[in-house]
Amino acid sequence: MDRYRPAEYPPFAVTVDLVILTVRDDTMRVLVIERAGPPFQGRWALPGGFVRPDEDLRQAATRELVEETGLTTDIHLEQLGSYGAPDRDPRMRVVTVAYLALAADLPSPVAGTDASAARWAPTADLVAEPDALAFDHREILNDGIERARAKLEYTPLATAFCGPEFTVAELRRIYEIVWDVRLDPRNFHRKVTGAPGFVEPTGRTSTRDGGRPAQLYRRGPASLLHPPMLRMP
Amino acid sequence: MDRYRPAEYPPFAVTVDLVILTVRDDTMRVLVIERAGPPFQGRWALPGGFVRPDEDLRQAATRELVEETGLTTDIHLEQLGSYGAPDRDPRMRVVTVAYLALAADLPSPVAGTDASAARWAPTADLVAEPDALAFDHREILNDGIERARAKLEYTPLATAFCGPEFTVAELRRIYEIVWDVRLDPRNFHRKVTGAPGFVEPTGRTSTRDGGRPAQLYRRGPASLLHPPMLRMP
DNA sequence: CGAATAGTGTCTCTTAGACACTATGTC
DNA sequence: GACATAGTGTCTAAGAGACACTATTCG
Repeated sequence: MDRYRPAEYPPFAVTVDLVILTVRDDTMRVLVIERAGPPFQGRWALPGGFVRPDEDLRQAATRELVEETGLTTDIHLEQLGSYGAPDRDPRMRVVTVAYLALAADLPSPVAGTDASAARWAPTADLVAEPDALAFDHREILNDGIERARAKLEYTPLATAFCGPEFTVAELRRIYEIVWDVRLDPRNFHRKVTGAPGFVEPTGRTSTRDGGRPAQLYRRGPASLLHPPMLRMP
Repeated sequence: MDRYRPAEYPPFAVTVDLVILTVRDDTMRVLVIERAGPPFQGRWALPGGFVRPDEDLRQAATRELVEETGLTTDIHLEQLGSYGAPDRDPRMRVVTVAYLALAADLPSPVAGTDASAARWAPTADLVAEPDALAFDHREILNDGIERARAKLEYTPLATAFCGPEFTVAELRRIYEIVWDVRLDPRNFHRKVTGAPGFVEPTGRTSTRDGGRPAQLYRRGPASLLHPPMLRMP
């Protein structure tokens, strides 16, 4: 049997869905959009849409990301996985390619979201409530959260949740919120500044929190963390 | 804009492709099939095929895996990623969901491969020759190899390359071949037997190599390795 | 016996984690 | 001055890597 027989392949719809995570108000949050029509009318869903005929998958994800957040820079985007259960959309056969995006707390409250209601929902709320999200989006969200948690261990991706300049304490808060643990500020500081290429000092200082001003850092050139940060003791 | 408008979604074909890795003759190998017709006639390609209308993605991958190898047990299978460049298939728009399988050296020389020529090709050969594989399969293969290498570090997946019972030396050879490094047999032994849940002694011994008989082990219950094996010193 | 492979013990160096201490700002 | 946060030093325990040594088979 030929693997590709153009005349008789079963047609699918292909979409991209986005798990856009950020940390705001000491909470990990995800961008969700209220569904305007059935199915799952009124339920929250991950932003997404069809892949266009001339688009690569990543292009489609990037386009949706820009449409939903209005931002294009400093947003980490990676493929998360594909979901294609035959009944995941009651109307037709849809395979969705999920992407994971990590963003700094966005100043504008979700610009350009073509008329739909959108909000940064705490991930804990959506995960705790099995029917909070439409389709299989709870499963996708769970996978995205787990991916993000894992990647903080061995990559410098925590910086993707921060602005262009940040203090060590702000970076530590990211870890503490995403992992839901407490980290020793002193050991964390030693480790972050000691890991080659993780962060680079800018020379400037910040005094956001009332104590001694903290050095400001920007993300370094490393793409892997050696040694990794550990969440399990 | 409604995200799903059934009447006017762009139709895609969706396939699964398999990166089936094994270790045979001290070489990491991948199962490839010779393409019978155009495009890329005569070229090697990863095994794969269409997702059927009523099938989940993983089901489709499992079905293809059984069709190609004849085996169904003791084969690790995980989703690798999706590939959907608009021109990746010259005939039509195809999105493929790649799966990675890790198998022990199979005794039968690729059973049930519906008439196509199939072989276990050394991965090094295929990676070195940019045009050895059809479509974007070289990229998929590269991603699969990198995934396998990474997973050996922090999971007990190396055992997936072994039979149901194996010696510590055999397990070490897996690491050495997949990572292309030399490992100290004594430190490796201490580490493997010390990591909780990695391997369990069966009580039996083996004398395959002419020296002192080695203890036989089977894979343990752990799904994560703590502490991980390290390939970078 | 020697050759070959299996497995253990010991030493050193690095690092995680705990935590005392100093530094520099605001009130 | 008190207080808060930033940052450094020091100790201990655990693990990685190097490598000497013992154990058990085959020929």
